[in-house]
This record gives sequence, structure tokens and C-alpha cells, in this order.
Amino acid sequence: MLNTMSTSAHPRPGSRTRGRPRDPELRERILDAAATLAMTAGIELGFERIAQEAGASRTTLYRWWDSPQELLLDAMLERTRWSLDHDSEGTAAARLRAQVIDAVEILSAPDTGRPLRALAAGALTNEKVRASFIEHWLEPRRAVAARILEDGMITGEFRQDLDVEAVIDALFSPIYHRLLLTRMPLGRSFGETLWNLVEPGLSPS
Amino acid sequence: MLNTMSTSAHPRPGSRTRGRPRDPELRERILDAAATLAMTAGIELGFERIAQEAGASRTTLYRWWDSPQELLLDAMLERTRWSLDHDSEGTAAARLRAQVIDAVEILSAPDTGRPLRALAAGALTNEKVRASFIEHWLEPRRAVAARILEDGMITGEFRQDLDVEAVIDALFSPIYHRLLLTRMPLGRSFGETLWNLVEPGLSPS
Amino acid sequence: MLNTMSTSAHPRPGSRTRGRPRDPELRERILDAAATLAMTAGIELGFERIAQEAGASRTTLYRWWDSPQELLLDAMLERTRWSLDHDSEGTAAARLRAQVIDAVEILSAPDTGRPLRALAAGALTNEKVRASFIEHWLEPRRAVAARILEDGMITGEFRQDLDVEAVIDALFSPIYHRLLLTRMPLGRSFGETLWNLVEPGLSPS
Amino acid sequence: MLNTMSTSAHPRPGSRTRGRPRDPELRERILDAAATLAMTAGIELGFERIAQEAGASRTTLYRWWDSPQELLLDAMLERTRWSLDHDSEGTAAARLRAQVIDAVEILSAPDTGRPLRALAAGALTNEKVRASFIEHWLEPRRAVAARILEDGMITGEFRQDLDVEAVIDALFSPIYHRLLLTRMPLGRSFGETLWNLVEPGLSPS
DNA sequence: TTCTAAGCGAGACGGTACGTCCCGTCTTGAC
DNA sequence: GTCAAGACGGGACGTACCGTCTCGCTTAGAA
Repeated sequence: MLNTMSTSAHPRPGSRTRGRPRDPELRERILDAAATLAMTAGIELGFERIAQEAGASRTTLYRWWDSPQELLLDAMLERTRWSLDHDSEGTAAARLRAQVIDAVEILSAPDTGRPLRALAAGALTNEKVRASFIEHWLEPRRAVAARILEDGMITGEFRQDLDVEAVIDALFSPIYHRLLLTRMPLGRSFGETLWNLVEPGLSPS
Repeated sequence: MLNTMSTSAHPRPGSRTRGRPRDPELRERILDAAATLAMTAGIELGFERIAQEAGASRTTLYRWWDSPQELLLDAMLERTRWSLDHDSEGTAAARLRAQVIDAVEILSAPDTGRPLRALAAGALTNEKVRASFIEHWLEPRRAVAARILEDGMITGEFRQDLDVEAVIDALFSPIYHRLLLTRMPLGRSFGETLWNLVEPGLSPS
Repeated sequence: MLNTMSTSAHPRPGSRTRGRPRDPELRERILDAAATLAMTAGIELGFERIAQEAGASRTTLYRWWDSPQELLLDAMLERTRWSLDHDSEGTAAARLRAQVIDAVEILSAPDTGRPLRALAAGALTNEKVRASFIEHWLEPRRAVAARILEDGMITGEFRQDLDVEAVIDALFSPIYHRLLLTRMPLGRSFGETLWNLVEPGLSPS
Repeated sequence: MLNTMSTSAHPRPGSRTRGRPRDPELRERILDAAATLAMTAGIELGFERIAQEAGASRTTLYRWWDSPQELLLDAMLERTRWSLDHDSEGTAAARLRAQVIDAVEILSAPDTGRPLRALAAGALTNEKVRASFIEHWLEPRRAVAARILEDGMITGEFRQDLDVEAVIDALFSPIYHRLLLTRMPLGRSFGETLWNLVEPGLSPS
């Protein structure tokens, strides 16, 4: 439950030290190139460009990833591992609120928000990308929130009959919506507004 | 608020009756083809396929639309004009609730949900498509909800200090989120759950 | 029997004047490029290079030819149409001898010999190229010789029991052999030597 | 004049017995694989396939041969050493005739003819292969015929002014021509026809 | 025994060309 | 002016080999 390194593209555990070992520096260059391109240029992410930018051969990218988006997902996962750590102190409400604000922050920062757009675009186009995106990006983050909600429900801080998934949707999908589609202002205050709006629905009685 | 017919692709007003008139049946065939393809096949929507499916020439499509997604948007707008009509009777809460449930219904129906996915994918890739999608699809629907919310705020049924845009986000973006990304169950009951969750945040005191 | 224009790549007779007409100048540029490349550079003939050299798009080449060698064959056929004309005066022996010497001349000239090597290499690798090469290059030339031989057999100038195909092989294949494999000297005198060697086997009694 | 083992790929004489000795069985497997592939599959001979077929590593092939065709040539040379032995009894004419018929037999047998095609294709594409093919395949065979011709010229059985190379070309190149290009019937009777055709040109007076 | 040179398999890597697909533009004739 | 047909340039795709390389393991004579 800790690691969550990557979706693929790591030395297979079975094949210990046979043949020329993979060049780890190269891998980094590739991930960097993808992240950079996804941030600066638009959505048009292709193996061609990434390879060029990274000074790598296109063939090498094809060896390790099935699509540019999966590559980018790997890059994003490595660069945002911290965002899954969360405080376990304080009330469930405080912790959940903090997570909402964290999410706003991550999605509004250009170096994560922009790549995430590219990722989401890929997820809409390519079923495999969608699966990876959900499994490695969305799901882990939802799980953190779900855990907090369940805690709160057990301690009586929240209502017992909450639909956990729906609550998570209400709290976080607006952020993605603004990032991906409407591009309405996405700042800390939006996170707070959102929380204040949904919070009354969580309390008992 | 009346028209909202189309984004483009209608006989230019300036060019009154010179030369061969546009074939209206052909236009229908093209829109149908786009809608059908967007529903059945995947996201891969292109002029090539649409033209083939419609028995039209690629040139014709290029004459009238800038991208397949804008074409599809036209098709969708014509086929869902009804969804903007809304009852003006009853409490603001009831009317808003009804709109949420309507939205769930539209987005979960295959013949509208699937094309919408294609549309959203296009919006993420192509800036112009995004603008059209927001202007002709999202915004009119948000405006309806905004009107209801403002009504409720005036009559005192809702709190005075609501952030209208945020409320709309909280109520509707989860539906798009499920349609586009998570594909979690999207049925009438989800709309109700969602409403019940957010509604407490709307009431005064 | 006159034309022998090309193997393919000519406007299909059925499709009269619909759509943009083919650019004939472009076709010439492409054939020229292929002939030039086949003469100067080595055997490595690819659509990529030809397109580049001709200032054409690779796609265009693919539209009209199945392989670079078939393209080259087209170029060769257009540039050597004269070589099928032959004198119909004089004894059969004299005419046949002249054809042998013509063949030596054609195959030893760099601008025909070199491309022919490339063509033969293609014929060995690609079954379809081989078929075209035989049908459009070898066979017409063999037919001319066959005709002369049959004439001579009828008039009694040659033996009646000649195996026409074998005679042609004996007279012409040595030339191809020197061109393609051994690269031994290939000049007019070789043609004469060859003729003098085989001629005794043709005469009656 | 006897050995004619191989073109390369034999333990270098300089490096006497240091390090792990070469695996001779492996070498056989590789040569077999090449011969088999050249016979069954088409012309497309590559290190990749051969290695796979032989259960060897690509690296190993690269260590010993410069190209798949040179490898194949080695295989062919080992498998046809017998064909250079020839009877030294009888008239020069009889011996030469026998060699022609032997050649037809070798080239028409699938397990030698097909690989020879691949070899010839390689010779047309790759200058180094061509050199090897001539030096180790064609030249030794031509030398045998040249020897017989010279014998015959000395004894007066043949004309004194023969162009030995041209005679050899006339007698043997038709066989290669049929094998490589025209694929016309290639049987013992063709050899006889060929001989009967050229023989008159060899006799004195 | 240890050392060391070579054989060998596995596999990473850069590279080139391939053949295909779709795009967007254009040119033509017919209506 | 609309429409169908189709040529054309262009870009990216995913694949197949190629030739080189860097490893670790093995083999066997030499120190």
C-alpha cells in the first residue's frame, strides 16, 4: 500500500540481471521530457516529440510504454507521491477539508494541472489509459478520502448513512471539472467554498 | 434563450439564394451519421468516417464545419433541445432537484452520454471545441440552474450568500465525472443522493 | 503490341475526368528521380529517398506503385522504348546478331545497366516485381528474338529443330550474367564473340 | 584446391586455445538453420530469424559473420563440396558436357537452388557478398570448366581461338538465368539442349 | 587454484525504413 | 454556389530489423 511506484516500465522482477541493464538516467530523461512537454506544449503528446526532447530513440519508448499517456502517468506518479501522505491527526472534518484544499492546490499548479489535462484527455480516448489513470491516480486519492469518511462515520462525527462515493464525487469532481472543462478560477478559496457547501450534508441530525 | 440552434453550419445569412441551394437532407444525414458513430464506435471521430457513413463527400463536411466535434455538437444540440425546457412551477428546491435528475438521465442514456464523451474528449484536445462546448452546451444548462438558484435566494428559500457557480459545480460536475472518467453507476438514484447531500448546504440558518 | 507504356500508375481508363486530375509533371519528376537514384546510388532504392529526391510526398508514391522497383521499372520502360524497334531487313542471322549487340549496349550503358541491376535485385526479392520484370522487360525482348528465330527456321536459314527458348537463353543470359554477377567486361566485342560462338549451332546440317 | 571450406567463421589460426573454445555443434546448428530457412522461407534472410531458428544468440552470429548471406554461403559451400570433384577421364567434350548437366542438377534441386537464389539476391545488394559469392562459389566452378576447355584446346579437340570465359558464360549462365529470373523449366534435358547448341561452336574447322 | 581470455545468451539502445491512416488543401466536372 | 471525386503534401503511428553495446555466466588453458 505504500509504494505505488509505477504502472509499468520498471525492470521486471523475474529477469534479474540478464543482458544489458536498463539505463536509469535515460528513463528519468524520458519522464522529464514528457512532464515538460505536457506542461508547456498542449495536449498533443506523442512518442515522437518525447523521444526527440529526451534525446532518446522512439523505439526505446515503445519498448517500455504502450502510449505516451501511460508514460506521462508514470512521470506524474513519481512527481506527486507526496500528495498521498496525509495527516492522521485532528478531526475527520479537518482532515477531509485539508485534502480538498490539497487537491485544489495540486490541480491548479501548472506543472501538475496541465499534465493532468493531457492525462484526462488520454483517458477519454484510450480505454487502457483510462483504466491506468483510475487505478493509479484517482483511486488511491479516493481511498484516502474514503478512509477519513469511514473514520468519521464510526466516531459519530459524520452521519452513518453517507454514500461515501457520492460524497467524494461532490467534494472532488468539481475541481477536475474546472481544471478540465470550464477553466473557472481554481484557487484555495474555491476549495473552502466547496467544503462549506458540502459539509452541512455530512453532519448528523 | 430561444434560438440556440447551432454553432455554425447553417446557411450563411449573407448568401441569399445564389447558385445551387444547400441540400438540407444531406445535412441531416451527416448529423445523423456523426451521432450514430459517436454512440456506437468509440471516440475516434473523423471527417473521413462521418463522410463515408453519411454517403457524403469529405469536401462538403470541410465546407461547413471546422472539426468533427463541432459537427457532433451541432447534432447533439438539435437532438436535446427539449432538455432546456424546465418547469417553472413549484419550489426552487424542487425545480433544481428535477434538473439534477434530468441531467443524470441525459448523461446516462447511451445516445446522448456516449456522444458527450466524444465531445468532451474533443474539448480537452481542441481549444475551439472547448469554447463551443462550453458556450452551447454547458453554459445554457448552467444558466437554467443559476436562474433557479437566484430565484430561491430572492425568495429566501436558499441562503443569501451562496456561491452560485460553486453550487452548480457541486450538483452537476459529479455526473460528468462519472460519465467521463470513473464510469461509476449513473442512475436516477445517484441524482437523488447527490441532491440530498448538497441540499443541506443551501438552506438558510 | 505498340504501346507498352507502363505497368501501372497510369490514369485508369474507367475514371474519366472526375476529381482532381493527376499531375503529369509530378509523375515525370518521380520517374526521373528513381532512374537517377538507381544509376548513381547503389541498389538501396526506397520510397523515402525517391520521394525526397523528386520533391514529392511519400504517400503519393504509395498511391501509384506497390514498390520502388515497380516504379523504377516504369521509368526504365519509358526510357528504353526504342530498344524494341528492330530492323526487319536483312537475313535472320544479321538481325539476331544486331539484337545481341543492342542488348550488350543497353546493359553496359550506366544509365540503363545500373537501374537494371536494381531491378533484378528487386525481382529476386519480391515475387511481384519479378513477374512485372519478366512480363514487361524480359518477355517483350525475348519475343522479338523469338520472332526472328522463327522466321529463320521457316526460310530454312536456321535448323528446323531449334529450341527457341534455349537459343535465346544462350545468346542473352550471358550478358545479364556479366552485368549482374561477375561484372566481367561487357562491350560490343563480347556480343560478337557470343554470337560467333552460338551461331554455328543454328545453321542447318 | 581441395579444401575450400569456408569464407570466414572458422577459429582464427592466431588465437590458439585460450579461453573457451568455440562450440562446433552450435556452428552446425546455425548453418543448418540458415540453409533450411533459405530453402523453405523466401529470400528474407536475417540474423534475427536465423538466430531464433538455431536457438542461438544474435550476438554469436554477429561475432562470426558479417552478413546473413555470407553465413549462408558458408553453409552452401560445406554442403556442395562434392560438386567440384569431376572425372578426369574421357574426352574434354564429354567432361564439359557432364559438368553442364551437374550444374543443372545442382541448381534445380530445391535444397541448393533456393538458397542460391537468396545468395544471388544478396550478391546483388551487397558488394561484399558479391565478392565472396564469386570467389568461393562461381570462380571455383568456372575454373574447373576452364581447365577442361584448355585441355581440349591443347589436344586439338577444340578450336584454338576460343574465348574461354565467353564459352563458360554461354554454357552456364543460362542455367542461373532460369533459376534466378525466368524460372523456366530447369531439368537435365535443358542441360543437354544447351550443350548441343553450343558444342558446334567449339569444334575446329 | 587462481587467473584470464574467449564463447555465449540476454537484452538495452539508437537508428532507418516501412506501410498505413487521417488530416487539410487543392482542383476538376457536374448540377 | 453546392457537391462528389480524387490528387497531393504532410505528420504520426506502430513494427521490423539492423548493428552496437553492456552485462553475467561459462569454459578451459595458463600462471
